[in-house]
Amino acid sequence: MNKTNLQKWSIQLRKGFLELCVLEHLARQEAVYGLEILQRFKQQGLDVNEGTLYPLLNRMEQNGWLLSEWQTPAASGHPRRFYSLSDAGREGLVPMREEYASNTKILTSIRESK
Amino acid sequence: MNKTNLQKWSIQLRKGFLELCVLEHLARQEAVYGLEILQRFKQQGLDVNEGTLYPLLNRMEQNGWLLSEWQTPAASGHPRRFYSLSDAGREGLVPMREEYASNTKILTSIRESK
DNA sequence: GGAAAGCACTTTGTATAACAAAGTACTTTG
DNA sequence: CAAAGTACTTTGTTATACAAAGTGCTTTCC
Repeated sequence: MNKTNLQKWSIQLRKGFLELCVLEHLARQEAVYGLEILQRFKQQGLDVNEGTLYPLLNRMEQNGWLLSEWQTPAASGHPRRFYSLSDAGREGLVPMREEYASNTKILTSIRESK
Repeated sequence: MNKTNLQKWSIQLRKGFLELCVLEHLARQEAVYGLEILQRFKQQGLDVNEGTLYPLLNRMEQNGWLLSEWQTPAASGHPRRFYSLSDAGREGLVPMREEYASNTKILTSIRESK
């Protein structure tokens, strides 16, 4: 199925954005696992592919923004990998938030400038 | 010179974003040429690389969002390629604006949700 | 108790864009 | 006439989002 230019653009626009979403989410949450994030985001209107999120979480752990731990819930079932924010992640979030806000502001100023 | 994770992330975040900036700019402007855009954006705090902008403008013309025309100013000098918005570009701008706004809204709702 | 469905994560291949740096080609300045 | 400036192009590198298929385990249901 071929994609329109608009759809392709949307994909590009999400680069980097998803990382920020994960950091913001984890800044509010104790520890969550991948599928849970997937479902939460979907509820909020952000439909992310599995093959996007899991590698994303791995990368974010590799560069030190996240910590992870395998856990198998006593009650039942499957082992899950729980992610939480590292100190570096919490610190990184600040300038990332600012960068996003700055971009938004620039966009507005471009839109409004003669 | 090696880049920090944050710098790498910033580069990713600009994917797609720059296209939107160009469309917004051209929606306000008769016809502008590449270097002019580069300078305007820089004034607004958006420092874009030449090797990013020129190929971007070409791509945008190829997929029908922009029109271009070579012109050599009578007064003097170098031929310049002037870009303007096509009808498709003007139409495309609307959903793109919405998508960006929607992303921003989702981000806020992630930040605020328990 | 065995097949099917579901859970949770991983892996592979494809497409695309931003950047840095070097290159082209012309024009103005000193 | 050389040097600096204007304007655009090209090449190679690095990254990420996605789709689709794959792995391996657990619960459900006849």
